[in-house]
Amino acid sequence: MRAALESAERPLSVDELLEAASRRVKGLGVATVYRAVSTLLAEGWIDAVEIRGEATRYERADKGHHHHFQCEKCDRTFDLSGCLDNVRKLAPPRFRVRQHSVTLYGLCAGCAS
Amino acid sequence: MRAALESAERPLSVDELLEAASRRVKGLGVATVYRAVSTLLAEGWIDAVEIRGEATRYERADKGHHHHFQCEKCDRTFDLSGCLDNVRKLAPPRFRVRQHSVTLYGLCAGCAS
DNA sequence: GAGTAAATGATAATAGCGTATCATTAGCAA
DNA sequence: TTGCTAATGATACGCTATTATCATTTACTC
Repeated sequence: MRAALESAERPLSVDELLEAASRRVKGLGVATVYRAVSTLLAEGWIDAVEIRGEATRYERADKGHHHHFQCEKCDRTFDLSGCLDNVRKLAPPRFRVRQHSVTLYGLCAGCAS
Repeated sequence: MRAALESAERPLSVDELLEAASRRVKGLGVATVYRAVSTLLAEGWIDAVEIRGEATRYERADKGHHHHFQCEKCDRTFDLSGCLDNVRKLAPPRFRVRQHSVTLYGLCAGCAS
C-alpha cells in the first residue's frame, strides 16, 4: 500500500489505490484499502486531496505546498508545482484566510494530444 | 425563487434557497426548489458553485468571473472579486487548461470578530 | 362552476462514497 | 499440529444529495 502511494506520481483515489496495490497483492478488498488509508492519514504519512465532485484522492504528505490539475477526460488528478503568492489578497478586508485551494481543469498531456 | 437568488449577495445552497423562498411563499417543498434550480440552470440564469465537501450552491450567472470564500465557522459561501492573472501558468507544458477554481477558506468578517 | 392540464409537495427511491459487521484466514508462539 | 489473536475481505449498512413517483392542488379556459 505504501509502495503504491510512494511510486505513484499523482494522488490516488481509493479505487486507483486498490487497483495499484492489487497488482502486488492478490485478492485485496476495499475495506483493507480504507483501513490502510485511515491509518496513514492518522500517521500523517499521507494527505487527503479533495476535489469538487470527485472521490477523495490521497498522496504522500511530504510534498511541499502545491495544487492540483484535474483532467476532464481521463479523470485523473495531477500535481502542480508551486503556488501563487498573492492568493490571500483576493479576500475582502476583515476576512481571515486560513487556507486556500487552486485547481485547474482541462486536459492532461496524454489526453490533449 | 428568482427574487431570493436575485437579492442574495452570496451563493445559496438548496437548503438556504428553500428557507429564503419560504419566507415569501408558504409551504414550499424541496422538490420545487430542485425543479426551479434545474430550470434556471438550463436557462443559464444561474450557475452552480461547487466546493469540496459542500452542497452545491447557486448564484446569478451574470456576475463576471470570480471565485469564492468558504467560511469554516458559519458554513456560508461568499464571492470574491477578481482573479489571479497567472493561474494558468501553474500547469505543466502540454496540459490544456480549460477552467480553474480558486477557493479560500477561513473565517468571514462576521465570524472573525 | 366544470373540466383539463400543468405545477406542487410529501416522500420513496436512487447513487456515490465511506463505515461497521462478522465469519474466515493468516501469522505465530508453544 | 494446536491454540489464540489480529488482520482481511465480502458485504450489509448508513449518510447525504438528488431524482422519481404520484396523489393533490392550482391555474386557466370555456
